[in-house]
Amino acid sequence: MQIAEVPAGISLGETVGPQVYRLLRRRIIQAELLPGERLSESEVAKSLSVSRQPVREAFIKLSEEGLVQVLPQRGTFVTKISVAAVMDARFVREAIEADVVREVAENRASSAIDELRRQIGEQKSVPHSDRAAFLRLDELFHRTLAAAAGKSYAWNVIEGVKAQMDRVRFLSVDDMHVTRLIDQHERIVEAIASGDQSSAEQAMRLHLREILNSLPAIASGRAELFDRD
Amino acid sequence: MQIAEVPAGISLGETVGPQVYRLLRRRIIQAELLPGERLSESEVAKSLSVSRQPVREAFIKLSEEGLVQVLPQRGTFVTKISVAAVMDARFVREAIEADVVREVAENRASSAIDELRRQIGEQKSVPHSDRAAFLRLDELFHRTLAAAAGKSYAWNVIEGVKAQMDRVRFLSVDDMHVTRLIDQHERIVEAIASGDQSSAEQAMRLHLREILNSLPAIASGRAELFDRD
DNA sequence: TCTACCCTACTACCATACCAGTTAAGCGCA
DNA sequence: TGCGCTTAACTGGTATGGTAGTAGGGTAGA
Repeated sequence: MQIAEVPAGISLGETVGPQVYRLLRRRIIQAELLPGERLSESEVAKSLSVSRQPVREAFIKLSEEGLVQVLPQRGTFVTKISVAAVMDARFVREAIEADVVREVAENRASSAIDELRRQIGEQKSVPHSDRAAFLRLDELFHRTLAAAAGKSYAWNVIEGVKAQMDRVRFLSVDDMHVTRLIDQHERIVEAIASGDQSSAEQAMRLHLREILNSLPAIASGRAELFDRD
Repeated sequence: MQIAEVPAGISLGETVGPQVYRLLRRRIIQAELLPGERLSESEVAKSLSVSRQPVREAFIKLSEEGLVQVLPQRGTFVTKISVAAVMDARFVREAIEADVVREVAENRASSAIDELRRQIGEQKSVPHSDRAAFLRLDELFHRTLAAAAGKSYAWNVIEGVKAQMDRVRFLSVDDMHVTRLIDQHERIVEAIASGDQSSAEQAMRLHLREILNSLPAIASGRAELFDRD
């Protein structure tokens, strides 16, 4: 009998804190835990059959990412999505990925370019209705770019920043959008393949500004999820 | 009688974990805690008259910044300075600050420019032998730039990244260097004042590459502090 | 002398207990 | 009925207990 699992998927063999963190992070980004909702150390602990301690560590990490707000002696709450926070995160991400893609365009490693093209093919083959699958592939694409630039660490930094953007993206990605995003991926890779650093940079900046097009509509259409700011 | 303080400076009124974190962070950056040195939850807790719990939280945060390495059931150790980690952090910082300074040069807010010039004056007036004072002013200068761009969040991200660089800077800043750095600050501000985004960006990139000049000498001269990589 | 094993001391991780502070509901009084 | 106080339940922060696992020193045997 297998007892290395408890209900919601906390496994032994890895420390508990990071597992709780990832679980809650995903649930917040996918809007299963709604903005404004109250989280309790003890309730989360009980529901996952772990103690409060690792849950607390997860809360701290989530609060550093701005996904929850911890009010001592009062409670912990899922933050509302803040347009300002999304814009701030986007700015940082654009700055980093602009330099990353310049680096890749300078190196022009053919193996990396092949891999990126292969991934674009995969992106096209995924049914556009499967949002989660596309978002995974999109994330992989960007991480692969960073790795190709020899800047995996830069991707780690982006991961700590992008959660705010991901919340919006989860709400906004639709069919038409996916086609457009894949097209932008292609332009980026072609600029890289031709060694044109400036074009690659501009293509990336344009790509990462795509969220700005959908943000206003989402923020007003789903106002209950957003902080008024 | 004042009892809001215990020996090394943990005060009530603020939660303990972050205080322990900042204390240890500073001591690692200033090489009071040496690379390779062993830290123990219980010993640190005892020496600060706090419990192990908040110390553990500090260790987790420090490990996320790469300042310590936590080996479960074995121990926690101050990381050696890694040239690769310094380069990675520098890359990310340059990318972010390049875009920040472009933004400032675009806005050209006169109040911000005045403040930056005032700070440069202050930097010149500090005795060059006082490394810590200059490093504080340097940090303030860069933080002010981010604020002037309306991107205070971007500075938060940089703070989480720059610890690795700060360890090297603490070892490398000397008199000649300080004059040079202040001169670079002036060039940045003048480019901003004239609204020349490209010049401002290039001046900033040059400024942030300064560490590359001192890094090789430090890494070989103080090899015992560095990871062999 | 060297090797293999055991045993002790120590580690971080997890769980639990206690605390001060906040909140809100309910009761008593006007 | 409506207001104000009391109080009990709950919060996160801190302290402490207990556990599995590691490392290193010392001892017994070859």
